Amino acid sequence: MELAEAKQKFIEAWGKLGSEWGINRTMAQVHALLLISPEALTTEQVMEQLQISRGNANMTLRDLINWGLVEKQHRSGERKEYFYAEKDVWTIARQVAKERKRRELEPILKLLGQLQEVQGDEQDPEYQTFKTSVTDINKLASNVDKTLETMLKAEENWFFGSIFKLFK
Amino acid sequence: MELAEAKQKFIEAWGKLGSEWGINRTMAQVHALLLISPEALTTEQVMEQLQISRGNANMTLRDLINWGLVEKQHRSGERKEYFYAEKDVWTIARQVAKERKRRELEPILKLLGQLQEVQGDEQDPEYQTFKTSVTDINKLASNVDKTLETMLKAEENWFFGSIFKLFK
DNA sequence: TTAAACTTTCAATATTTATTGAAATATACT
DNA sequence: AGTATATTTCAATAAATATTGAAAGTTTAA
Repeated sequence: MELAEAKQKFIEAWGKLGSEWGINRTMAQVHALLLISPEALTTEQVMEQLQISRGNANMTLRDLINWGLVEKQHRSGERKEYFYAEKDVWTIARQVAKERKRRELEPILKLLGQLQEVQGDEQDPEYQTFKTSVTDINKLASNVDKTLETMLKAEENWFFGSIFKLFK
Repeated sequence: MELAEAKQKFIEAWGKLGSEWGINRTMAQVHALLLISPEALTTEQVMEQLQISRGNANMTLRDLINWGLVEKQHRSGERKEYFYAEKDVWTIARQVAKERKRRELEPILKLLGQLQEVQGDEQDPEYQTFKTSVTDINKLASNVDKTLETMLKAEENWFFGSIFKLFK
């Protein structure tokens, strides 16, 4: 397979995967494009390569920066802004995990905690089943949360840090 | 908080969470409803409780069955079909992991393998970066795949099976 | 201070995805 | 074999989501 074709397929697949996991397809594609670019790209280059509008490119790049996956670069003597993607996949994975934990896991944990305090008749099967389900989900979610927390702190920890490097 | 209100909030939150992870909101809501129902429900009951159409209820219930999260029950002397959701959260998590692995992870692994064989000039930075990124992602994805594989086989294994019970 | 270069915003529009509902099909009982 | 009951299908429609593009805003330098 030629490089140009391979790039195209990679960008498409990354976009599809993103959309299956609730991430805007274009955002995933822009990320893919930057990931396989040795140098930082300008908004113009992103627009041209993915055939998207200026507004879309601008918003998508900002989102990627908010996700901590892309950084702005400025070059002396130039007005244009350049965008560069973090290339280390483990760092990317950690970053995504961190954001999704914050945006989604933590709010649901908070709600589950509240729902566990529901009042009702202990003899009522409706009440029993509700409470059991909520409690069980809460336990699982708390475990996931704790595990992620450990993972995210791993980099600061010499022992786990060295273990995770084996995955790279 | 009253049971009725708590149920409502749980169903809404589950739907929202689902949609953030690429799962049809209604499907997640129907799943939530069945999860907190002690008894199996009919299509009619699902339609009424969530205010959705018959067609939608039917398709969504079929999807949930295909995901292995819900089973049809039939009761002797009755024509209607009843739907019951698996209640064990660990089994649910395993089932979701299994399906997403099969539907999404495996296809992308296959593609990544192909993309790694891209032809090009070893001196070309474009080529180098592409190849490095694809190889790294492939490694991470393979590790995730192997880890999931182990997790999914755990139930068949007395030792891990008993460990996982600790999470409940 | 003016103007060119570049970035951001957001209402309008397009695209994608989900839902409806009625007709077609299937099932079981008399 | 007829009929009432239940389920499935899917074209039409609605709703949600993403994208455009042009105007407004910002920055830099002469």
